[in-house]
Amino acid sequence: MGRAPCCDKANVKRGPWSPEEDETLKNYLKKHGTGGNWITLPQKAGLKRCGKSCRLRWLNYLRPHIKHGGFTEEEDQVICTLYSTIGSRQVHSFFVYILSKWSLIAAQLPGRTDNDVKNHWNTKLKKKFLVANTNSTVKTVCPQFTTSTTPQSQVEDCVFDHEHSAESHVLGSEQTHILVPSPLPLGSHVSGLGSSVPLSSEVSVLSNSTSLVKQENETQWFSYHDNIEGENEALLLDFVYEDLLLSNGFVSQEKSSEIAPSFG
DNA sequence: AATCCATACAACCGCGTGTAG
DNA sequence: TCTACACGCGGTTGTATGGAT
Repeated sequence: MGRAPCCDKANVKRGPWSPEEDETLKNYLKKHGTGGNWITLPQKAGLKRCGKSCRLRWLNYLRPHIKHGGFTEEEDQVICTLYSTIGSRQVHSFFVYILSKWSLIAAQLPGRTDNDVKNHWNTKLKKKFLVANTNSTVKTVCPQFTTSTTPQSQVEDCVFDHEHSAESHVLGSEQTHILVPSPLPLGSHVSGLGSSVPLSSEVSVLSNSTSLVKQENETQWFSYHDNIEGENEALLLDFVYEDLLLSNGFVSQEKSSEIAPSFG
């Protein structure tokens, strides 16, 4: 016996949403909210749609402040770097939440949704990223191949196998943190970089609006960023690949102090 | 002009997980 | 403690669009 369907597929509309449906959903949510139940919402709102479909439409398209259109270079860079950093792992924030990798990455990009980021990655960035990484990684992990004569898929498989085995090793040994170089003075602030973050120990700058911070005498990393409301949020990270950050063009604190002399 | 192909974006599906009863 | 249900996620598919042939 298979899983029970979430709605009566025969009686729900599928495919692209019409402007009228969008308006109906928006108006209903403005007046009543979700009522804590997306499954019954379409019936109440007078929509012939699956509840899941309504939820997705709202989250990915109709919500206020959602950005549509092309991603900027900086956004691309943040996505690539965070993807390198967190890979396929889940990231745990303060005490309660468990975020997926796409949610976390989207959280660093105001106005972008996880679905948006995921689609952008799958259609554009993945290839760019693979080519860039393959060219540098293949020489060390797949010396039997040359990028000019070996089919791309074979090279990618080899690199993937290498990365996968490295990940298993890290998880198996329960090593969850990779440390960064010497700390900044206690009480330092990052300023002139989009946000101001009190530092108690070490920092690696991720973007204009995000910083990674490891607290003094702690073993855990936090990601600080400005959320959509402009408030500063912190997420507790599993680990940080500092070398990957550096190899993707982000700077260590020694360098960042050159471009941001207000450190400390 | 017609057809094919690649790309981008929107939407769907199935499954894992949390939670209320 | 158990179970059913709803939510949220990752993977995948569908469709529109534009460029190449």
